[in-house]
Amino acid sequence: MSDQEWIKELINDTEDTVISEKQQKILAAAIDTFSEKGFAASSTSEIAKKAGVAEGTIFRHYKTKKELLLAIVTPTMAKFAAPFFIKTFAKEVFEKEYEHYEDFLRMIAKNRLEFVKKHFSVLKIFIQEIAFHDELREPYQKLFNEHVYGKFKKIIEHFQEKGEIIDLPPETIIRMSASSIIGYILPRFILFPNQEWDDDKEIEHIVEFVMYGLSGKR
Amino acid sequence: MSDQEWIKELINDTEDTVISEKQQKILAAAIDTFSEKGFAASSTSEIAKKAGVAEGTIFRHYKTKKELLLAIVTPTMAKFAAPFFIKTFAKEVFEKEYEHYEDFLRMIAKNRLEFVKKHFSVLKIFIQEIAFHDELREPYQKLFNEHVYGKFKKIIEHFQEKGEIIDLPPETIIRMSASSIIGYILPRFILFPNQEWDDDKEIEHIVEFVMYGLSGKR
Amino acid sequence: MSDQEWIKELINDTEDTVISEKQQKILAAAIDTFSEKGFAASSTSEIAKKAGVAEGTIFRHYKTKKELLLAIVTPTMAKFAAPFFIKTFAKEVFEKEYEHYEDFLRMIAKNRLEFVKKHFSVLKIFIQEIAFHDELREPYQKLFNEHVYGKFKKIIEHFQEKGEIIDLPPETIIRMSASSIIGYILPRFILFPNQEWDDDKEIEHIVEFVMYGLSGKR
Amino acid sequence: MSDQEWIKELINDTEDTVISEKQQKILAAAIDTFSEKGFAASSTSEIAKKAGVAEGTIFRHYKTKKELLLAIVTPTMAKFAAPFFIKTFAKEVFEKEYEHYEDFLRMIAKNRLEFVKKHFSVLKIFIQEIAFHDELREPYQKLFNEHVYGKFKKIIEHFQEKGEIIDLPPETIIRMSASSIIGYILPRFILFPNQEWDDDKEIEHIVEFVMYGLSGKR
DNA sequence: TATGAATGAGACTTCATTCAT
DNA sequence: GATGAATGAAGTCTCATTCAT
Repeated sequence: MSDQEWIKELINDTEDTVISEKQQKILAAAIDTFSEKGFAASSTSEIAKKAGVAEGTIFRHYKTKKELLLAIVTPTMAKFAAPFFIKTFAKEVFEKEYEHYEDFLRMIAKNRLEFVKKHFSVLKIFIQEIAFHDELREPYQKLFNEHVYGKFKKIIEHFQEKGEIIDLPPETIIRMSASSIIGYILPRFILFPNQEWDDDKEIEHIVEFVMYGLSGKR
Repeated sequence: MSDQEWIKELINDTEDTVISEKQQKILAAAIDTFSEKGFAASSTSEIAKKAGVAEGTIFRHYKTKKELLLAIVTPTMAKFAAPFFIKTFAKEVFEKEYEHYEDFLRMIAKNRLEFVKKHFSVLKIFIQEIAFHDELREPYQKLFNEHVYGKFKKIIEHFQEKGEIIDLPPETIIRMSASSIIGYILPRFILFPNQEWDDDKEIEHIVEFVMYGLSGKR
Repeated sequence: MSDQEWIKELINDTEDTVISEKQQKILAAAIDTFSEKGFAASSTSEIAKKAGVAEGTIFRHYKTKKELLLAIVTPTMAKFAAPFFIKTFAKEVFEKEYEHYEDFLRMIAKNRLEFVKKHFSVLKIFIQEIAFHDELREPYQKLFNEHVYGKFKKIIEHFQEKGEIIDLPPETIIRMSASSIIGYILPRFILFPNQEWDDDKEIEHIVEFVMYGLSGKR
Repeated sequence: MSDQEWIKELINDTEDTVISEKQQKILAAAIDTFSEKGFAASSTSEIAKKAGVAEGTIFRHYKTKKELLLAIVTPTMAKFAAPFFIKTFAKEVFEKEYEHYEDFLRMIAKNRLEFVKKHFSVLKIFIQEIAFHDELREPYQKLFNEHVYGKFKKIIEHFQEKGEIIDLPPETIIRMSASSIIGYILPRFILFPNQEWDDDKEIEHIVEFVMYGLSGKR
């Protein structure tokens, strides 16, 4: 399963809704502004100016400012969770492609890092605003609980049975795996984005760390 | 070195500046509102109402809304970083109290978790707003770079020499240690705060994970 | 050279900037209010009410209250100084139309008095506020120094050479001529505006006074 | 009649009202602020700070901000008009000291110029605010009409009878005399206060001008 | 469909004034 | 008498949203 396949899936999800050129400009301007100043501190008039459209045009496409936020965040988050929805996802993990948890972890890390690189602005908006809008929190909490967590859990149990990974509750394992990746993404993109980063090497460190820990004992 | 000692230090830092009762009400109301709605989406009139004071009273104490934000966030963050400034901090790690990195890690984890429990609202505000206000980001970036990172590095090198921990760049070790802790705090307080959490047990998992990794090979 | 010509010049200067009906109402209401209460004591809410528009409408057209002040005062003052900028101004004085300083003075007096009658409110605002706003003072000081004073000086020297007027420094002559006119305008429009005034007769007195003084000896 | 006598008169007018040191500081600070920013744009809190007193202290001495304005302006204006109230004023003009209108004019000019120099700030405040406060305009209009104008008129008629000055209505003569002096004061103190001014020479010019006009023919 | 002028509610902030200490 | 914290009305200005064109 390659990047390409996912992306196709994702694009198909939203491509049926045709988006006019003006709408695209509005979305781009809104992403820019929201991610720079935050949703509440961004004004629709500034977005309109940046998009090169009239103030009223925004409201022709999106009834309210919040609807504009959702229009930005929703499809991107759907894409973010998309891999876990692919029918073949778990099967492939079990059967062939990812013989070890390590491989699986490496794949997820690389893959989602790539995604973050591409969609960083929108993710930033999402993370900022999820705290304040139930419309954002609820569907993604549900989505995570019902789909992502479920599949993940199966995969982890699979590798636990194989004796590859320790016997902790799956949510703990998920948390530790995920937080190690996120713990790289945060400084990488937010705290010190201007520093030079060798992503491949760092991912190896992360995988190594997660798998073998900090213990000097190998 | 115990909690008590730190707390004393912290309190002394700010207790000389006497705070009137109304001021305290304003601060409490502001923390409440900011952490619930975010800084930009909170109105001073709402804060005033919640604090039971006239709106003008807020501005007698804090020239601007942003100054109110800083008045909330700055001392709390100073307290958060405070342990790392205590003169005895590194010495105690090296000499006696924390013979192993594990002990040190456990202490930090417990200790800062305690702090987060107590000051969660303010920390949430800080995390939310640091992305948008240079006045917040810069001093803490500097503080971290100049003080926290330096001491941490020495400690890590110390345990690396002892062969207790792996030979990765210190910032990578820090990142992994910290993100494992943060990776617990985030779901613990933000995503699923209503769930039951056995903090002591979870910290043991974290420490174990960080020290020995997920690898089944012990 | 007649009033008509000047006025055309002036109107052309600003007529290309089209002003909407609401804008005109706002300007009229602002002139009214500023001249009655002074700039600082006038509130935008009162102006809005008087203009019959929403308060926000004022700020759509003029970013700040001060910009509204400048929008009122600047073009009027430009018009006030306009006669001195007409290409033919000095030539006509020298060559034919105003053979004597007296004629020139009478023309200026009548002409500018007419202007004051028409634009008294705005001039009052200007005079009141010039003391407090550098943005007002500086351009007009410069304008006066560079253009009005220069032309005036040449004209005065011309009549001094002809032996028509006394040999004092041109700025003194200007001051005395001007203050005699202003010394009429002030009581005429500010101190006792309700009294009956025979402008033509008074201007004759002024001209006579400026030329021959109060001495009974002719 | 000398300066000294007038000044004594004036001082006696107000010296019975004892003024505390704090009050003096308040008055000085208020004069400073009002004359720099205008009455409406000055805040009592700024005045209090400049005076080194608490905000409330101002209101202990002056019930309202406007009362503070009046406390500043009223005695100064009384002093300004004072010469005209001295019992001997007109008599001395008629009988001996000022044999010619010219002498009288010179004396007034010098004398009031001196006064303006000393009390410029307050006069500026007065001139600015008289347009907006009936409490200021009315008493001084009355005072001028009843006392100053009356005496002035007598003096002028006296010199008209002697054939020293032209036969224009007294108010016209007053206006022309006064405006010639004011026409010096304005640029002297407001427009170009930083320039070098030879007051004595300029006053001679003014007197000469008022008496003999600008005509070169003597 | 797009525009942008207009709106009015509400934002932050200032200020003259009061009053308990 | 002096203070300065507190007030709340009012000030300037912003903003999401509407609607006639």
